[in-house]
Amino acid sequence: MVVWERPEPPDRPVPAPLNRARLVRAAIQLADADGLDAVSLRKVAAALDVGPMRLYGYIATKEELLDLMLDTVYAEIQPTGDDWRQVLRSLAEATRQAAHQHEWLADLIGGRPQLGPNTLATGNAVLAAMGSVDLDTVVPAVAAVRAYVVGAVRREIAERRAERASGMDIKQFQTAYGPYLERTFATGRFPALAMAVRSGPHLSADETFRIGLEFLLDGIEARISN
Amino acid sequence: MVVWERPEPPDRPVPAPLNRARLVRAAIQLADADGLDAVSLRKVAAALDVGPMRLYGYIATKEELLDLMLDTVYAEIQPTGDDWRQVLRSLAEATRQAAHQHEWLADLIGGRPQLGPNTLATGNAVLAAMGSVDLDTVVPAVAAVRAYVVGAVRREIAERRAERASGMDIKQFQTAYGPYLERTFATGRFPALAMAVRSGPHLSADETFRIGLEFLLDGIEARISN
DNA sequence: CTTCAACCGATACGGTGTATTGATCAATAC
DNA sequence: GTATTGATCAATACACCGTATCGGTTGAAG
Repeated sequence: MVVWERPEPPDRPVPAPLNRARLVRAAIQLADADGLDAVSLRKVAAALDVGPMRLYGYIATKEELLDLMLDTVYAEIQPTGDDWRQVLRSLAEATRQAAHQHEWLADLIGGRPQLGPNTLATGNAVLAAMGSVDLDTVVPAVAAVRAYVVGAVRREIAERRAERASGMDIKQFQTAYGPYLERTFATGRFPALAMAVRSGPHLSADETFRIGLEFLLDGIEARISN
Repeated sequence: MVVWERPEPPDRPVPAPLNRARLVRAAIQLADADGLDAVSLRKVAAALDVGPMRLYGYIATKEELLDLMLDTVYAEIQPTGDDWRQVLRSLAEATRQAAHQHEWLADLIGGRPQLGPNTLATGNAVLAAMGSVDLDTVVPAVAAVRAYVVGAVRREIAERRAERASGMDIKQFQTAYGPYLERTFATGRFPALAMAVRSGPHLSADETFRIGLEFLLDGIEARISN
């Protein structure tokens, strides 16, 4: 049947015009809420009230969207400090903090070359703030700190997820995996490991991260001083 | 139509009975050949000449298969050495070498808690070989080296893939991304970065990895000596 | 007014992980 | 010896994915 008079559509608020930024923001919101697996082009499109294919006007591929998400988060990472050591430390801490706010960052970070503007800006700021230290030391030092941060953040987030997955009320990793690990250690196959777990230090995530970072910074400092 | 006489099947060689090890080996072969994305339960099953659902008799979920793959590779990582420094260094180098043989390792490593027998055995061997250094130092030191290795390996493999993707004949990263980076640097927005790329050291992957590792080991040594 | 081009939404395709169903076959109960 | 149950395993089915393709709509150009 033909509708002769189409009622004027209730002037729903004109949606802000779609663009890359809005697209990426929607994807980040989804990832923050439900993890990276929840970021499908269909869901992002639905969140924007748009057909899935519309997105291909702004990105060529899903991987590009992931790159854009990563670079967007990098805008939050702004190292500060007066000497090179403070700068590298703040780079590490800021990256870690970003990963706390966006856990999915742990899945992406370090996994592909990052050449987005914000990432480059961060790298530029770090290098600019490193002062007069010679490049032969600065370049590998920055690379090393980045590598450390990537690995440390990944491990920390992985543990956090494991804790959460094994009952949200259980607080300690040891408690979460206790039964399995206790059984395994009871076999006596891993004496040194069992000893370390049982009588080693019980470090918080903060302490573990910072101690490792200071190790690395100490090593860099030794090179710089000579 | 009924087939009254079914010809004796040509005695094709009885396939070895399926088990977890064979399953995981098949998955690793697929991943080695075509990357982690090529590891689908259907393809693994096909490689084993079996229906996809058969696999669920040996694994509960695809994630479990990935964990098993990772732990299997960890069997190749056997640190050696006489003092703690050699041990940590060989742990790092062995992990890196494993990632060279199985590039997909870069995608998985550090991404989830590793509690498989081979991984635990590696950890145990490291701790056992660390000698008399006190646990308060040893535990974070091992954690820091692991974190560094995870990040360094990820970056290295990511770069390697980028090189390969941008024309297999092009050798250098700078050449591969040259045009884009040159254009970007020409804007003058990232002077410090541009300077570092242009007049900084051009380190090989080996050198970058080792220099960063020695930074870290130096820092640990300083703590141990005091 | 016609024609063409660009756009854009819907449909479609080949894949994924896995739940469910249905068939086959061995072991047990009568 | 037959019937029944229970376990095993392959096939089908489902919901979802990324994205290629296509068909209709619309705005611009002649």
